[in-house]
Amino acid sequence: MLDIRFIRENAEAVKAAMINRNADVDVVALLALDCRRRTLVSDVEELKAERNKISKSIGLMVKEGRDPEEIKTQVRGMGDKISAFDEKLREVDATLRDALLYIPNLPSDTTPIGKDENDNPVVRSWSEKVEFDFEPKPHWDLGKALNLFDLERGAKIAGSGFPLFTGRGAKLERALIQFMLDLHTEKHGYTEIAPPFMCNDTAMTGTGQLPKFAEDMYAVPIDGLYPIPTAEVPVTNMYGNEILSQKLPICYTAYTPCFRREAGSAGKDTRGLLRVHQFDKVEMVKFTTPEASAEEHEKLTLDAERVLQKLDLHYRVIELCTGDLGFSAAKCYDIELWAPAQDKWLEVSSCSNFNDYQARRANIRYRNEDGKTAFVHTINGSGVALPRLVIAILENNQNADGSIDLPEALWPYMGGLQKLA
RNA sequence: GGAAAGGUGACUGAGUGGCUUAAGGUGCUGGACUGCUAAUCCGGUGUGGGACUUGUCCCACCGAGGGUUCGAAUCCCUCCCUUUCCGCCA
Repeated sequence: MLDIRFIRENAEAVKAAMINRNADVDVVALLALDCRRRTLVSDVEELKAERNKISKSIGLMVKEGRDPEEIKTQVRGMGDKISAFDEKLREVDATLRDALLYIPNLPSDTTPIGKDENDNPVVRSWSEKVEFDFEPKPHWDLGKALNLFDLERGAKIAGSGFPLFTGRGAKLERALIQFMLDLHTEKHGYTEIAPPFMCNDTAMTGTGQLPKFAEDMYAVPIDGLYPIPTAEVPVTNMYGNEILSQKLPICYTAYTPCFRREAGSAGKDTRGLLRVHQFDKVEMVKFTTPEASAEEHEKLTLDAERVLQKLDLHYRVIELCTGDLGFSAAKCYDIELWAPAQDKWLEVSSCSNFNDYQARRANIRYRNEDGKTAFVHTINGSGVALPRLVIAILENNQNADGSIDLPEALWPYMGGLQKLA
């Protein structure tokens, strides 16, 4: 959420930012609403101040044994008048807040300006494409032949996009999760969190999934809960409505399954594990001061990259331009793995700095050096998401005979197994 | 699912209709004292919003939302959460 005062004082800059984002935001209407709100506030507060004064004098009269009946009849109507004003104010407040909740974050100054994903610059890349002297097979063929997963049976019990892993495939999932959590906790200084896999409305609003993206999520309306689309939601909202007294940055990592309806992408990338409704992911979340957030964002991105380096996978980092930036993010790096049989890059991580946008929505604050409360900055990134990581491991490490060499870093986590054959 | 007791500033804990402007204590912090530490003494210590003459004034907030009243932390209603007991259960 943006600060209404900031919008009031920087209306032109906000308008320009929204154009860069391809976002349709009526700043003028918003400011008119803000103006109306402030008028109502001063009107109703004036009435309340008067009432408080009179009530106090009635108290004194009672104490002195005088009869306050005459004054009481004078004030009797005021309560209703105040309630009417309060009611109107509540409406305007709610409308304003709702409008603010639909406004995306301002891109950071360093975010490249661009129209869509074609304008996303490549920041760096690591390693090289693997050369094959045979035609590399797609992961769905490899996995089926090696009995790593059974997508037909997954579809039978839940629907397409709900993968079912079997045997060594299931173990590979578990091994990757544990490998990543160990790396982040032991080498990168993150504390592990095992959060709830369902969140309520407030949490979903705090990180920006609601109200705008309700149709992207599964829902359990009878209980007012949503299966989480990312661990970002529970882990960030842990500190909702709190003033943090611990030393910043706070760095958390969490494994969770993620549930996404993928509404609007029907028919795209549907084969195999390319785009699924349920997947496993290890996430990293940081709460930092505004001063440290840019640097912590860079470090978090490197922490995600380290996972891929240890697994010896060819990847590149791109920076999202203003036109492609996610709703809540101010700056974002995507990390993409090369998948030879797909002949394309697959996004496995999105590392975003939200500045104070989520903190303002979720009301997460800290005390700065002056002892004043201020909103923290939140940063998060996948470290990393599994299905596409599995795709890359299978497709890049395949041999002509259909066997797959496991990356050395995984051997200890696979009970010493070095090869899927 | 049933029953009971609770929910008050960073923490503890008083407060059952009007000097509550939330007591007292702990913690934090500034000062005094001190060879150092400790102890002691004195002062300061919530959040959000609004107004303008930017220094003050005003409004709201005691789990959440309603209600009663001139006036609610306090009385009433609904909901949420915590703890304990019972039931069921991996």
